[in-house]
Amino acid sequence: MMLQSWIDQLKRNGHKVTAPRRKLLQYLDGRDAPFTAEEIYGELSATGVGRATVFRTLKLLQDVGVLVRVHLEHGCQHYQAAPGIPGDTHHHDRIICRECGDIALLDQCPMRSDVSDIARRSGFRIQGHHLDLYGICSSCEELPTKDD
Amino acid sequence: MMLQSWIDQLKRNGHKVTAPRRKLLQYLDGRDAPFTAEEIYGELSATGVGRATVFRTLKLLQDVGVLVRVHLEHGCQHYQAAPGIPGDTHHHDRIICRECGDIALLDQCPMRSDVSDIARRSGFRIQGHHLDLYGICSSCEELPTKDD
DNA sequence: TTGCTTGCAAAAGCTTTGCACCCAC
DNA sequence: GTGGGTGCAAAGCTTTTGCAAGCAA
Repeated sequence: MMLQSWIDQLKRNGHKVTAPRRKLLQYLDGRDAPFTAEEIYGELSATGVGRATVFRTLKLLQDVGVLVRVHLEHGCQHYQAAPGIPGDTHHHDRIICRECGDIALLDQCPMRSDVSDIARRSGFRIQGHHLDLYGICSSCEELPTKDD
Repeated sequence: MMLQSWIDQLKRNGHKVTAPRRKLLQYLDGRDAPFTAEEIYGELSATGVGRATVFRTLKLLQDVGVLVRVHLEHGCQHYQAAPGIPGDTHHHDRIICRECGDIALLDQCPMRSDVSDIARRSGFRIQGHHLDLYGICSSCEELPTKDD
């Protein structure tokens, strides 16, 4: 679904659409939760894609805005498809499920309108923000609670 | 200032207060911005502290709650003293300077009061959040702008 | 064709582990 | 005195780089 627009995005930036890139994008297309380089390599190596290519492609896809690196509570080498909102590539407030790692995007920024004022008291000029909400998604809420 | 309470925290958890640990805590005490293991090793190695000890101690201090790992835009192996606010160890909204990396804590949570409502539309039950504002601090603002 | 891409393997970082010695309690 | 803690060096992992061969445009 997003596949074609991602491919266009690559072309638009002057990059070739090669087999490994296509495979990586296909993987991305079928996946919503964040993944690590290791995970995707585990998946793609079977089809002959090299480790280095995975890293290079992940970096490339970040550069053209297809991927974003996400910073989870438990580590930060995770990647995820960037939300397809034109002109808004860098503002995606998220909700992350602590059980299953599922991520949803907020349809509305939950920041107060006077954020800049609050910030200015600290002497900062605000340029942007990065917000993750943490909680439990509906699917996990329904499951019998397993404590760990 | 925090030094003594951190030392107590170590003892309370059954750990010894050794010279390297004391040095690391002293470093922490005089520092507010996040630092990496490398930075602190660079600082402490001159006094004879080994690399492994730095990593082991950082992990230990996280375990007892003195340190938290922070997740910055550009990487996540950063550590910082946990805010000494009892019962609020995990809620520190921050402002981070994109120039110098300096970090300030917000004195007020800039989230709207209806966050939970917004989130609930995604089917999530919200437990907490992690917010970083990004911008330019006053010191850097004053410097002649250097583009890179 | 042409130069961007790739896979391999080696290198480079960063973090952990093994081990004998040491010191806070 | 004793067991946890330490420094050193080597090992382990993850990520990057070099290079000749391959392939999309």
